[in-house]
Amino acid sequence: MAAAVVVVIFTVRDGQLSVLLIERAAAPCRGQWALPGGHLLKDETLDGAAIRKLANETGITDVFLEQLYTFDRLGDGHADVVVTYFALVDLMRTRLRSDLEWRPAWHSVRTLQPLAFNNERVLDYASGRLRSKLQYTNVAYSLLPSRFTLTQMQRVYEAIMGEPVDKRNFRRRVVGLGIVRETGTTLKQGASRPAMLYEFTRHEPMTL
Amino acid sequence: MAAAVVVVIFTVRDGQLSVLLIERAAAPCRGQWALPGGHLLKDETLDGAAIRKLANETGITDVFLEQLYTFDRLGDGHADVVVTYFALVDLMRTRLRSDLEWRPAWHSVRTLQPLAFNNERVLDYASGRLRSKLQYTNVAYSLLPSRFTLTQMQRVYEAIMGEPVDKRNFRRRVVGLGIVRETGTTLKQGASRPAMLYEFTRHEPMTL
DNA sequence: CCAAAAGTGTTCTGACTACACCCATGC
DNA sequence: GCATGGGTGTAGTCAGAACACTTTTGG
Repeated sequence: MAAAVVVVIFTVRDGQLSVLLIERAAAPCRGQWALPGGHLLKDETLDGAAIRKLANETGITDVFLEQLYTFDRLGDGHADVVVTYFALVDLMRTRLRSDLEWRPAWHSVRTLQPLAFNNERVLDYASGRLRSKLQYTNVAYSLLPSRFTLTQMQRVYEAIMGEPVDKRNFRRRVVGLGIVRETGTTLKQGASRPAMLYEFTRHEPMTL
Repeated sequence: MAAAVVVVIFTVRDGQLSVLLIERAAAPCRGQWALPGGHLLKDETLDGAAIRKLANETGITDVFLEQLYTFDRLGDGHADVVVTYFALVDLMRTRLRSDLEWRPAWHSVRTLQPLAFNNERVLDYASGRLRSKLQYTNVAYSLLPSRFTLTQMQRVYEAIMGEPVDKRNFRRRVVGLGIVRETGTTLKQGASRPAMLYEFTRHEPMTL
């Protein structure tokens, strides 16, 4: 009986908001999918454990990662309280573990089977928080490569909000309010034509 | 070593945002002031423990009470993680415990001596969250009696925000956006003259 | 030639800001 | 009569929403 940490890791994968789940290879809930998590190591902080879990599963460290909520009664008899975190990663930077057992995989949050340990509660809470944070912060910086076109960025917003966005209004907002800036360079491989590339003016979490 | 719960209980007391503190009567940190808190009882939920603590200290139960953040390393050797909550109460409804030992008392958050267990960190975090929640929710319902004048309500907003507010703009906003409604009745004892009384349209936490 | 993505302006509306004076009552 | 608190209107600014077409390139 001790505190456990669970991390909700989001990415956007061809237009779908997706979450990293792990197939349980042991009881309880063997064979079901669950959020990555576990107990704190000796002398480890909560943030430290979350960072470690994220790095283990995706190989990434320098991304948006924030405490979400602390649950009890999540159905795992081993933990009395579960401190949850959520993280946002750019799919292109991740290298998932490829173990056959405890296999991690991305799942669209739209089409989701029931999860182990009431993890749906955690996931719903995280999705809501992500949507509301997207409205007034620059958190999306962590879901995109360092340079990107505004259309890419708009796709990310649409995937999270679940509805289409007006292109011109979107551009005005993010450029006009200084969330992103042009990054001079204008070539991109495989695109339908040359395009302006942008970068976030800040690469840290920021409340606008 | 187990989870503990701490509750930041705010009120507004003659124009000052104030917090309920308890004078510690035993080591560690004997004689210093600390936020009310303690360990979970057997089979108690986190929310349950927070409700119990709030009721113990103030006698109130049906108010705004929400989980805030989970800290570690707060300096109390007894708890590995501390799950904090914050609550908003109407001073008029509270009846503080009057024990001589472990005495509870209201302290303005402006003029505050150092607290036990790094409780300043918790209090700063709670103050910030309160300010930001006040912008886009009706949380103030819990700081006022069920019927009140708009001037009373404005005083509460000013105490929390720490700056004066334009009276006419304030009225337009809260009435126009349907946060409060007139409650017909127009008499009030001890007031300088008859006045319109208002009530919140909803008495539950609500995101606008 | 067709599909896919980049780029671009105007108009309307609703919300927020700033700002100053009168009235009734209790003391 | 004065201090306290209740009550009221206007004009300016800014952000957000709605709205459609052209260009280029790759396949």
